[in-house]
Amino acid sequence: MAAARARSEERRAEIVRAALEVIAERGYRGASLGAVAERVGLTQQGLLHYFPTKEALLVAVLEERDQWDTGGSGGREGWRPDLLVSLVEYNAMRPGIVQTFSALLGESVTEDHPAREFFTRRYAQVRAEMAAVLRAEYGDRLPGGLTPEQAAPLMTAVMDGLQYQWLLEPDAVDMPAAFRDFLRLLGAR
Amino acid sequence: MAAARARSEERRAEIVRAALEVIAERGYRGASLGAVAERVGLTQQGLLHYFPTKEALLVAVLEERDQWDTGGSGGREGWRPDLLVSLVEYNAMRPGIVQTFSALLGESVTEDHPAREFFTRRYAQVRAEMAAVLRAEYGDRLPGGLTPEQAAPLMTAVMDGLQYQWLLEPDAVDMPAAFRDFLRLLGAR
DNA sequence: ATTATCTATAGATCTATAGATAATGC
DNA sequence: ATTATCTATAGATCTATAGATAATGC
Repeated sequence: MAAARARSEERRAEIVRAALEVIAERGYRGASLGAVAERVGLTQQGLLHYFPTKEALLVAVLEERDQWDTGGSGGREGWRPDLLVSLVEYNAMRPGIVQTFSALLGESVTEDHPAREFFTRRYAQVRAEMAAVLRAEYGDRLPGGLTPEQAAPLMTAVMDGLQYQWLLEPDAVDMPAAFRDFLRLLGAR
Repeated sequence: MAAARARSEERRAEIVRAALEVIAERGYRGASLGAVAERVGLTQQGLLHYFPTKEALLVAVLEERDQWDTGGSGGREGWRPDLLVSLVEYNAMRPGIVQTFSALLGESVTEDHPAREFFTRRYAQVRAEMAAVLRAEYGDRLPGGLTPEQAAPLMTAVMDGLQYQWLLEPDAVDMPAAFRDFLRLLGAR
């Protein structure tokens, strides 16, 4: 039974990986269960044995992300600005993942989208974590003159906004360099 | 015949407005011609008399945007930073339009999306215009230390990224205030 | 027994084409 | 004549349910 559970978990993980790919290519609304199933050598109905609805599969994809970018542990609280640079550099090597979540973020602002609540909660949390990182580094006022609470939404916006520009035209935007420029701006007096 | 053409043009404009709304609610892939048609009191086939394919309707929507945010005239070359603040304030009063184009931008990074080329071209142009605005204001080096070419993608990213945060949770992000914070950062020595 | 997969299929949609009919403008 | 709109419909999809069959694990 332990072996069976392990195999089942492995299958689910495979399906989630395939879903990540298909969502990157077509978005969530455009991603069909059939296309995901085909990628792991199952029929669409076979896939529904592991995830009973399309939305359940999306939830698994979003949970995967949560783990992925908190590094499995409890968030970004212990981070420092140069670790954020590393995160951006890491993203710049993984266009697939970046594309998946940029597509989902875009869709999530439409009505009744099943990822909307996830992203809303997530951004509130990310802003809070960013502010904490900046406060730990600089105190209540950054050298550039902003408070951590003013800088946090800007930093988040820069990361997301650069991703769109980079996905559309990778050679036109050096994402890590631009992010470093922004950090220099925050930290320069 | 002049009157007929005018009425036809009015009808097309009505359809484009309806399409803007439906795309805001469901994205382009999720927007059905039937839903757009219903909103203007036509059948889906009646709508196809004005736009022969779904993609033709999208093209009309994108052209509308081009006109909209260049103010009908030749672009942003003559702009100054405080006019950009006005643009952001204007956007903050029009969540519907912002949502339409944020949803389209998100979808456009997926494969074979019919708006992809539009956005790619548009962002290259916007970066160039932003750099020109900043150079006209500050010369070859901004007080914060960046060149106009370094600042332009950041400024663009901030505007887009703030829109997503604001659409998801309007009360959590004061978009114009945050944008002003960013401009202060660029302009502060 | 339980788990993994499949075939069959219902029930919704969606885009686009074909071709008819009504209304408008010279 | 041309323009506007409609009905009918082909042809693709898509999600999800029902129920059969095969494989695995106690």
